[in-house]
Amino acid sequence: MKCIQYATQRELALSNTNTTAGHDATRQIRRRIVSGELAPGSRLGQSRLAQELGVSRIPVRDALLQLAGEGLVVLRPNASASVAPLSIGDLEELYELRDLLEPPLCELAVPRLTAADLAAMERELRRMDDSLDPVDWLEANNAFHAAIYERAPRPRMVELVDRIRQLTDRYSRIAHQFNEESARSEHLLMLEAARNAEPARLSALVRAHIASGYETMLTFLADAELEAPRAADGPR
Amino acid sequence: MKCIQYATQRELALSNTNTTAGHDATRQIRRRIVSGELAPGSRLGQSRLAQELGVSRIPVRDALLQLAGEGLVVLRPNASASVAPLSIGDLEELYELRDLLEPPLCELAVPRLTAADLAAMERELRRMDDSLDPVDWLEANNAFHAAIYERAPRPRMVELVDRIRQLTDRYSRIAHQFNEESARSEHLLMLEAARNAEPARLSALVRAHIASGYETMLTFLADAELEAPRAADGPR
DNA sequence: GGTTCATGAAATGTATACAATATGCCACCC
DNA sequence: GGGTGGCATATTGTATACATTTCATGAACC
Repeated sequence: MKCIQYATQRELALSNTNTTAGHDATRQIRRRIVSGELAPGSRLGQSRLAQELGVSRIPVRDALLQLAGEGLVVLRPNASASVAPLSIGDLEELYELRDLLEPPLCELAVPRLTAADLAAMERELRRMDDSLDPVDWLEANNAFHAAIYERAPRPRMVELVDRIRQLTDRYSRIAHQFNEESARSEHLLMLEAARNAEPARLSALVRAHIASGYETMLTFLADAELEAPRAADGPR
Repeated sequence: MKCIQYATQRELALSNTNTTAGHDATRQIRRRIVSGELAPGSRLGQSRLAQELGVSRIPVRDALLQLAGEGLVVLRPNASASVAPLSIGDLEELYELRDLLEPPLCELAVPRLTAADLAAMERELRRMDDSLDPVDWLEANNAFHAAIYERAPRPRMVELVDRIRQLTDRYSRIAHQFNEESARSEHLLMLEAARNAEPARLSALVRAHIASGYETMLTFLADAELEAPRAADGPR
């Protein structure tokens, strides 16, 4: 009897095999939200999305349910879904969560890092340098951190951190130009700590990385518009 | 212009108003899973569930997607969903998460606790004493802890902890008789710390509470069957 | 002017129907 | 005996259709 391994949500999301229209819709809508193409508070009518994606409303419903679970979409019964709003308070909470979760993952992951992982980190650093738009940069940035964390034997925590980082990405994109430069040098230090197999040092660097990211973000977002750019007078 | 507040998933789950068949199905299936009526690994055929719940497959699909997001159900494209399996490693990870998240919530919540909150804690303590079956006890236990945490101005963390505790409940139910007695005295100490508004002390008590719960659970589950009780020869 | 209420239009929730995929079984072969 | 291939069945994924609810508009009223 061959025993098929359970596929986690994360594994499914990464592999494009066996993809259904629902998963495809999820990915597309998620990207539009993280990229800001769909502004916070925008209405997400099922029919409109279905037409835009060339599918029926059912896969769109699946996608909206999934994204609601990820915290990117807000659902209300019998009413249109909308893109989850942004707020300074939410940003603070998200960074607090990252500060709690990412350092322990570092400590667990560093002793298990392989040469291939270090190479992946270097590759993502280059991708960040070569990135042309904020979304590319954020994707490489997440891949850099994921290359570390995924070695930690804590699948749930890794997936959770991944989701949380995805939520902070919506804020990061707005303050992108401020973050990128300071992040670069910090990333280099992190790579060095990973190479030297220093869990405590990497953990401390990550904490500082998170704190500095939060600070720059906060100073920049303090007077920025977090609500919808008044496309259709905002949703609700 | 009246501005409707965003309803979080948690608020929706608690209020029974405006409920749809999908939400109802979600609650029922969730309860069956947490109670163990649906054993880990059991197949969750959409048609069968739909028939049992007296609805069509669409609300069942919604429910399964929701529960997959909560980590109670495992989905694979084009294949039947199944109840998420249990494992010692997963239990360890869940308790590690609780140990990271619950103490900070205590520190934030204690200074904000009201008399009504303390009364709610006492009420849930009585409910635990009066409970007739493990699931009732677990529900009151969660309500006791939620009465504390919900005062923390961290809605995301509160919801996250709630979800994680729900996942550990599946394990707790198995080792229930071992936990209940030791938990009782710890709960009384926690109530006292809350009454005296001692954040640090409550935080420490919660950490100890989590650790002791984990220990008893582990010694009991070490030789217990975590897989499906061979109802229909396992899942897949 | 602002509020309330009714009404039509739009959007969601759900049921049903069909196509695509996986599952289980059995013959078959090594 | 164990593994392989193919076929019938069961199950999921998606489209469409309809019932129900919400939303937007405007009239009536204070």
